[in-house]
Amino acid sequence: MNKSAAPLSPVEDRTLREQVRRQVLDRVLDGHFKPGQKLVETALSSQLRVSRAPLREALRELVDQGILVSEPYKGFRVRPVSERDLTELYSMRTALEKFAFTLAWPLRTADSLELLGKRYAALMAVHRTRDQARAIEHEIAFHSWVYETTDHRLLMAHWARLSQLVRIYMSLHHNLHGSHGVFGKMTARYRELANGDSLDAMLSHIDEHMAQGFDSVLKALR
Amino acid sequence: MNKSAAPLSPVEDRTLREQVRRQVLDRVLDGHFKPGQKLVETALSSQLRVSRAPLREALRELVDQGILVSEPYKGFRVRPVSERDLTELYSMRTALEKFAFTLAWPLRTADSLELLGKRYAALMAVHRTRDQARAIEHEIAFHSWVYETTDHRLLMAHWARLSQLVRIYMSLHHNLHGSHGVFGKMTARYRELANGDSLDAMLSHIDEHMAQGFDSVLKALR
DNA sequence: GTCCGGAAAATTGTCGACAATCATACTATC
DNA sequence: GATAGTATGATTGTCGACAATTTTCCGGAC
Repeated sequence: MNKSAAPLSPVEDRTLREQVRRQVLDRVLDGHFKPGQKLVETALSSQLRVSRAPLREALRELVDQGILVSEPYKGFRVRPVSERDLTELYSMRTALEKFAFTLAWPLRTADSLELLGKRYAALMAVHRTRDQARAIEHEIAFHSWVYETTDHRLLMAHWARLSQLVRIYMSLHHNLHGSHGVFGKMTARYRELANGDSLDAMLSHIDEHMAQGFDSVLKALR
Repeated sequence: MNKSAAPLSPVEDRTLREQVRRQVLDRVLDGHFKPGQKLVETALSSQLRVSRAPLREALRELVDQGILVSEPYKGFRVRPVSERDLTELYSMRTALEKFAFTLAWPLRTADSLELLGKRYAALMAVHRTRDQARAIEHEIAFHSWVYETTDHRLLMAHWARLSQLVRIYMSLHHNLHGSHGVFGKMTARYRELANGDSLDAMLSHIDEHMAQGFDSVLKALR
């Protein structure tokens, strides 16, 4: 990720498989396909006007990304949610994000911190509009900043996986419980500390930050 | 993972796709398919006596597991290796394994530590036989112990991904450079500390342990 | 009423053929 | 000689049909 977000769009979705993958993923993330729900190939393929070959490849990609699960001769289902999975997700997030900050700490520049500021502003702006779907995207983008700053492709790949799950639980939270609560203070502090001098303070804030996020989603889940 | 490794074999490889996946993966891990090498679908499908549909699904799974890479209309290639990727792999390994030990520390039992001892013994035994392929498997199994001990499925899933890459680089190391060097002392210390009382000592040993492993592979790579 | 087969329907797994795209070799032009 | 354009072959992407397996439904025994 460079300063200019999209210098020359890489021409995505050249194949049906990629288009299908995107559409199914969106349906899962926005809660239209609910956790545990069965996805029947013939039904999907006729809805999408696509044969089963690219559809199956797309679904299999989503399986490996943790969005779906599959069993031989049983088909695909949206990954079910559970308290345990949520717990694991947030403990993993905490560990990875602390690691990311440790790496990113000496790599912060005025430019990159400005980018974080912009994402923070955008997040706050969209929060006020009550558009929860976009708010989730901005929340993810805000937290993605530190991973991008590390310039660590493998770490970013693992975060990409995790962030999909985060999206699922957040949209679940939104669909069940409505608003996101008063995250404003926490997020402001997160940004402050990211601009500051104390890595230790940042790391312990992440513990708090994640714990609060976890609590919020957990309550909605019950 | 329970104490008995295979109580009632889960009947794997029921589909052609899974068999194909396994075979291609083995060929990559043992170095028969080399990094960067193109995998032509028609050739593979005729060799394996399988149509392209299950073959492509299997290959796509391997893409999402980081073993292969693919581009639309360009096909599949074995993921190329690079110094940068190796660096990232070991920094990631270090972070994840330290996290795993932090979680696993209070969960260690006499039984589980005995299991670690057994894996250590097996690793040392196979090392003496000079059977490098098996040695790699035992090395992975030895390090998997801490992840299994955490009982953290998401963490285990991420380790499963990482460990595939570790396998690739280790087999590369083996094919290029022969033996694995004098890892004996380091591994013995690793096991000692895992049995001990100081988590901090364990964590800082992991830093050393990984640094040495990284150096060893890096030298072979050049 | 419940539980146990067993056919019928629905669904997933696999195949072979065709379409779209890319790679290569060759020619024409400057 | 270098470069652009073009035809040709090789390779990937997609489709529709068939085989293998699972799920559903129904009748019968107890």
